[in-house]
Amino acid sequence: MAHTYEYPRAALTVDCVVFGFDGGELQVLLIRRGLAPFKDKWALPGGFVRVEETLDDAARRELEEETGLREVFLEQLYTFGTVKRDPRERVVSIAYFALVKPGAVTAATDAAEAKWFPVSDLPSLAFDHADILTTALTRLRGKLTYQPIGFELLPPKFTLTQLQRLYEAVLGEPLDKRNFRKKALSYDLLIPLKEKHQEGPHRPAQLFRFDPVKYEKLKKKGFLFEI
Amino acid sequence: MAHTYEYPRAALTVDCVVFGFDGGELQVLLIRRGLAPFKDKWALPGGFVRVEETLDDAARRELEEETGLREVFLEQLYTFGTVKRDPRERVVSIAYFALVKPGAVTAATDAAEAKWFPVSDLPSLAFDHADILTTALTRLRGKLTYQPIGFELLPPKFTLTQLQRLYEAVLGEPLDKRNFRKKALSYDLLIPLKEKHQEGPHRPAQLFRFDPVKYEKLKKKGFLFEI
DNA sequence: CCAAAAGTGTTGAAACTACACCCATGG
DNA sequence: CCATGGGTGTAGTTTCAACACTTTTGG
Repeated sequence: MAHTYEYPRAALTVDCVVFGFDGGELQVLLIRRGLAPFKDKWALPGGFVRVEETLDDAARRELEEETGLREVFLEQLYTFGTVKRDPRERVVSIAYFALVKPGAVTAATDAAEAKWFPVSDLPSLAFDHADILTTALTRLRGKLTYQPIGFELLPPKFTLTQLQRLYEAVLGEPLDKRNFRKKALSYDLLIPLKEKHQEGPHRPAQLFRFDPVKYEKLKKKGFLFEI
Repeated sequence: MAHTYEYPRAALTVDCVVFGFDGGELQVLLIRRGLAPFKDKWALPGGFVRVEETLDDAARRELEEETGLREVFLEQLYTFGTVKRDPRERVVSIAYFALVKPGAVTAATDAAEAKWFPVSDLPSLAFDHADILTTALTRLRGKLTYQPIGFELLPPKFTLTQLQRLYEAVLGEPLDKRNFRKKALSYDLLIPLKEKHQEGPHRPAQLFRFDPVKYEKLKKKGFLFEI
């Protein structure tokens, strides 16, 4: 440990799996690579970690540089470090997963080389990014059932049906409407608004917003949000 | 991304949080540092990742070099990358947590500078190793209640009381004997052996072993081991 | 026969699942 | 008035939590 300078070092990168929800299907944001290796292939947004920034900072910076996204939910996922995952040289990548609300991207991205893909129909990906994506999906499914992170994928005001569609899209199975609503409301973390959501020729739906303050209080008491 | 060689690089290390169980309290294995910085302070076993080995390999290698442990349960935990966590230079560390069965260490370790500490009475630690340890403990607690990893901390043959003591030590709360036994046996993953465990002037206890093959089958069907 | 840990069932409360109809609106 | 999605309650089943005594052994 005294001779750290004698050895060659791996390069360090961050990669972000950015999830979005369009109301129907779960989506992932990918970037088309402009440079070799894997030129013109789709890849996760990401890049090299600078020596004077934290890993979280690097992930946020790269996300903003490549997609324009700011202030998103971001969480470290896993670190990928097989020896040959980058054909050029040894590269270790700390993967993150991000959840963004609808609209955040169209507003921010230069439409240039970033594009949403439904998770059910992904193109082939550069490096080991398909593995990273699979890991992120598994984590998202697991997390969704015991932590209220689904709200990060919805607009600030949403209906219970939107919330249910999201859960169904992520978990990949239909849920019972009445049971879902009972459960979702039972924690008293959804605040009904005075407004209604109107679209189409049918009864308008009650809008809710999530109460993050109340959630933080509950969390400290060792609380689990399970659906 | 084309100019990776122009930038200074962080050093990469692995650190292992090694948990053990002595029948009473949950323990962590620490190493006394022989070199600066933090000379003579206690620290997690770990060291630099070589450029031609995977992260998992590095963790196993360091664990064996510093503690003599082999063939332990090992899982990646989290990657720590704040800028000043090592006073010498930028060091990013991939933390692992390991679970070892009783006896594995006394047999393997040169008794030299490795020592078990109960989690309730830890010395002050080098670097940000206290943070890493806290993260590992939280993960262990969470994992124990939905995955059967407790067996990695017990001898191959164990009694239900030993298993209960372990859960109580990790979770930090007493559990009801009858309910615990019912639940533990309900999954049909514990195989009763012909032998009994005798110690002290009282009724001998039934010994069990965990059935990992059956567990793998169940796991593929999306099964959760919850206690 | 005493001390010490092993082992065993039941009951009331709570949570979960399955399931079908009326409501409000726009066109 | 019709089509569309919004909204609601109950009954049977399962799971959970609480709780106390008998058994086997060694000394």
